[in-house]
Amino acid sequence: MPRLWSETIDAHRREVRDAILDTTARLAAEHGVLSVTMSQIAERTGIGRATLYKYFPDVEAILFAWHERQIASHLELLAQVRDQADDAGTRLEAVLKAYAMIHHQRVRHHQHKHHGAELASFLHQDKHIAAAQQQVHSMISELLTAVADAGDLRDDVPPHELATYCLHALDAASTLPSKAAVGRLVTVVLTALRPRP
Amino acid sequence: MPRLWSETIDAHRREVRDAILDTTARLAAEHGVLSVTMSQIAERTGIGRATLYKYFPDVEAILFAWHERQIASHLELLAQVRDQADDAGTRLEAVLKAYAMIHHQRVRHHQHKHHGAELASFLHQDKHIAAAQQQVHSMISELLTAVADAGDLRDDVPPHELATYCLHALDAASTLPSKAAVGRLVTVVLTALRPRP
DNA sequence: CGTATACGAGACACACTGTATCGGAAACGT
DNA sequence: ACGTTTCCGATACAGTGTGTCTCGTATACG
Repeated sequence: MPRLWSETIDAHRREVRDAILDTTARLAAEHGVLSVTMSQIAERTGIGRATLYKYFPDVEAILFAWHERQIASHLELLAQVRDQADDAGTRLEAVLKAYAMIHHQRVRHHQHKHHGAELASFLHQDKHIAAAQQQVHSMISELLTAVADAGDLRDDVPPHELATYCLHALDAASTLPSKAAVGRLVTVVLTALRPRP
Repeated sequence: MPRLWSETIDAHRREVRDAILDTTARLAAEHGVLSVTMSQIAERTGIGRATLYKYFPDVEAILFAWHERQIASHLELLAQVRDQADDAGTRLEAVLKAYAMIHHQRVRHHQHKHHGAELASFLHQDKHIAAAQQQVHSMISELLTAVADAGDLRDDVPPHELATYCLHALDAASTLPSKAAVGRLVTVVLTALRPRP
């Protein structure tokens, strides 16, 4: 008797898939990414090992899917935050702060789980990972361009480079101990974006 | 007949150890970290598998040792750069630029090798990795404090937080395509460090 | 020159992998 | 409602990596 059974078969597959991703993330956080095995994942998820292979071909694919799901949820949150403000400058600040808080919370919430960015290097194809993360980069890049159109952005560096700068700099939030420190980080990052006097 | 044999036995062990680290880094870059095995490492290094186990207990330990060696060489280079200048501000700028170039070169030189920071999350004990990376953090932190003493640093954020900011922001160099872009990145990062007007 | 150390090779039990097959149970479509 | 399709858990299997051990040999050490 399968643990979770939904009305529709498609919904069931989605639930099982999500459960696999959750289990894998938990195992990776507990014992390290390198020691996670398909057997463990199947057992802890409560499904047969052969069934697991019908969802994913190997551990790497699962980690990749987990990373994609993380990025997607981040994107959704960031879009919400962005659409709550009208002014370009306000939008940028709100989104950057939200991005920083996401990374801050992840590390405080789970024990010392890896960021997506860090996980990226594990997988063989950085390119594919980059594709997911690049959606976030695009969003920030567009926000920066909007600010530039308002004349409130430095013009000696192209917006897409500034976006790369922002994303990496804000990853520092994962190391910081307090929300106050994260707030200061966002302030520092924003400082560098203003037009040269 | 062992491939490399040195006069002293201790030098020999160091050479073998380094060869193991080189091989492992190469394999990880070629086929992804997750697929690296002790058997492969032994074969490609040209030593017996049992011998490999006398140097390292598992793949994770080798990756950790490789990471430590990387950080140590970075620290050495950064210290050289630092000691070539006298003025605190000049020192900071030179070291930050060198740090950025290290990360830039690594990604351009090898195909898409992982940064240390990214590799860190793979291993179970982030704490130990953090210890190695923290030496770099300390160096930057000291440089920032020296600049602060000269009155050329913003005083609304403590130097150790600014150091965290710098290190993460400069990691963006690994994504940038050209040396010119890296130069602009360093400029941007430095912008945020100046005293509030 | 005797001793201690490091080595390669091989053997071993164990775990994980990837694939295949099977009968049963649930959803699907008419 | 009922036949069909789809998914599932269990089991089996060969192939590979793991971690440990022993043994005979070669080298450095004192």
